[in-house]
Amino acid sequence: MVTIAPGPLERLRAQRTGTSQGDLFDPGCPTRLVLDRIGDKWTVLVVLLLSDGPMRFTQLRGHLGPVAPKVLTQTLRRMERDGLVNRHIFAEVPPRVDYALTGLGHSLIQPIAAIGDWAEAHIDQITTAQAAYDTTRTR
Amino acid sequence: MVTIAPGPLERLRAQRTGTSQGDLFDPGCPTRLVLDRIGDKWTVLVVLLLSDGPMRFTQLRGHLGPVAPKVLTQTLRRMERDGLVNRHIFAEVPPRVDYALTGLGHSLIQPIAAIGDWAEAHIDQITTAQAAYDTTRTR
DNA sequence: CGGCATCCGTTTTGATACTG
DNA sequence: CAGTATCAAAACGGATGCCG
Repeated sequence: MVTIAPGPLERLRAQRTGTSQGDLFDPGCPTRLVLDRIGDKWTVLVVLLLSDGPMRFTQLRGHLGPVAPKVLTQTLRRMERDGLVNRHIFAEVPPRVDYALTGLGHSLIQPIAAIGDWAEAHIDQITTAQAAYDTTRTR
Repeated sequence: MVTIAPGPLERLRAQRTGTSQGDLFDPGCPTRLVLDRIGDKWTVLVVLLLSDGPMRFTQLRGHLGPVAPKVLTQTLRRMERDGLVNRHIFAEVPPRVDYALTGLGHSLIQPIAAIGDWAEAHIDQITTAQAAYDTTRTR
């Protein structure tokens, strides 16, 4: 994808037949940007964790495990900037901040699930292929 | 997702109610592995470029643009190892190597397209959100 | 509790030059 | 043409310590 403005594959095809590759490289390309988010280590997990309700910073850390606060903050800030989550600050004595998916954030669950389903369905083929490849390379 | 073996969200939910986070962190988790591939800079592009036919190394470079040969080779080797592409070597005078999607590679197009479609459909909301966020942060 | 600042190690990506 | 080898830069994730 990368680019894919008018339509996923059709657009790509159009680019390939053209002289250059369109925004295929434009780092600001929509799809590239989305891919970058999905590719990072925690965003997808956060989306799924928040999929059925808001959570506090510490709760997220608890479920994510070994993630440094700095990194989680970066992830959440980026997601907030992208409009995927909302940050609710409660003026309480022990500070409290809730993170919740926005409508946009919720809509991301579907495509993410598609990737998850694919992974789930084909992981065996992948590991088998890897094993086979490694065998031929080693000997 | 990460993990998501029995079913995307249901599985995640099960983990959250449990004591720990299951394979949520296991780097070898199927979904995590797939996400890593999709998250890298060129794999998705290669899948799409090969979606309607084999291509040679140089052709791919031409369409991808500013990618160092070393990097493209790494990408293609990894994809080959994962069983996403096949490498066909022709014993010709000017060396020729064709890369083609395997059945597994083709099946990846669908989920990737789902992400692409989502990006395409929501990019405006994202950029708008970013602009709004940046504005509030700057002033 | 939430999270910013700083420093650091690893991984990823790239530029360049050279070869079967 | 299709890489490989080497070197360098950068992005990313993480550890630690301090603060409102």
